[in-house]
Amino acid sequence: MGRRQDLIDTALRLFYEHGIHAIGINQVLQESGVAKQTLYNHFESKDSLVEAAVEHRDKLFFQWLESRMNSRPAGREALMEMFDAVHYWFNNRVPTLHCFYGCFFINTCGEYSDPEHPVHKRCAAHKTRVFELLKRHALEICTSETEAEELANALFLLKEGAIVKAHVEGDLDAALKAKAIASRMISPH
Amino acid sequence: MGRRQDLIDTALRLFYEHGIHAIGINQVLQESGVAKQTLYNHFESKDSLVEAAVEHRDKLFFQWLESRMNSRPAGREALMEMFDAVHYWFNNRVPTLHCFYGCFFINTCGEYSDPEHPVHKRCAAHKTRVFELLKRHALEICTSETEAEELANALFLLKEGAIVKAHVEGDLDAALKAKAIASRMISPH
DNA sequence: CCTGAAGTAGACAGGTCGGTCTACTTTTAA
DNA sequence: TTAAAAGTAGACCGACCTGTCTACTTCAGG
Repeated sequence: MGRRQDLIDTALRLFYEHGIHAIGINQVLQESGVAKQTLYNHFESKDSLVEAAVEHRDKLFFQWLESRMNSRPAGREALMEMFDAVHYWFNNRVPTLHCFYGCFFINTCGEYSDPEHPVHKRCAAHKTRVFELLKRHALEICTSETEAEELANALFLLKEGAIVKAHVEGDLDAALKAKAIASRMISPH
Repeated sequence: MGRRQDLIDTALRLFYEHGIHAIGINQVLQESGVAKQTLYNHFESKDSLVEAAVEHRDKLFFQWLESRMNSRPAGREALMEMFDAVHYWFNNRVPTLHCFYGCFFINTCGEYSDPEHPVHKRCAAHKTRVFELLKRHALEICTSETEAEELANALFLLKEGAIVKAHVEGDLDAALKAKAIASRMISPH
């Protein structure tokens, strides 16, 4: 699988569970079984390993979400599927995403608050990407671009809110409640 | 104002901007101008200073939000006022809350993911408190407890989502967009 | 077989971490 | 006035931090 990927996998797992500044390089090395010099052959600093971990999480998460949504008819059903997907995630039924500790990108922005920092920017880019995915499906059931944008935005906020509620308050049904609200918004009759 | 409060104020400011694990005790001491022994006379460890900072933020934030909502008639208007209030916050018009770096409680849970950790519990308690505030006002305009709970939950998710979007993506109008959605939900006709 | 790339193991450097300790000064209150 | 309480300054501890360096091993390709 390659040492580089071993490092990214281990770093991501530890960063996600404990936060980035709480995890030292030495711990990543020990748990991945990789030598220190090898790390610095692949990455020029801890920060660049962090960037790689964020990028990897982006890929993992987006591909997972997109494929779940694509398994349903485009539009309303795919959008509703998103809430079922994150419900699985909250309840640790998605091994790919590890145990649920909230959103890695939100958590990471809490540690890199400067919006100009490359790590923060990558997190923002992830969220924007997810938003565009929602918008694409919203366009299937809306009569105008503006309306689609507003719908996608509403669903996006509900989803983010559910992630926060699930993590901070431990509400494992947060996704289902958000889905019920979303459902009323899409077919309000 | 007392050394203890100086320490809490400085710690909170630094923790909020940079995250908790990124800030050392020595930096808090230097910026507050307090001696190290004084810190350890008032707090038994860094962790207990962290707890005090979270508690202080809870007090600051809740009192601010509650007083803004109470400045409007109970029920619908107070609930809408919440979104105006956080809009001010996002745009750095609330000096009490410092510059906007997202939600301190969400960020902190990203660093203390164990739900049994006292710091995580305090963050959860804050969110629950805010939810109860919303529910109190929702009861004014709902015909049943269940309906009020659902409305409060929907508004809560929109608010949390807006905080995340404002911080991660730098969307300074997130609160106004959330307000527009909320407005349609409360009077859907 | 040999060479060179990639990896390992671990010492090392300079700095910071949380936390303790001592010695001195300031403040407060009886 | 005086004695206790509270605060200051800073040395010190062992642990850990990121990052560099050296010396040794593994292994694939020509």
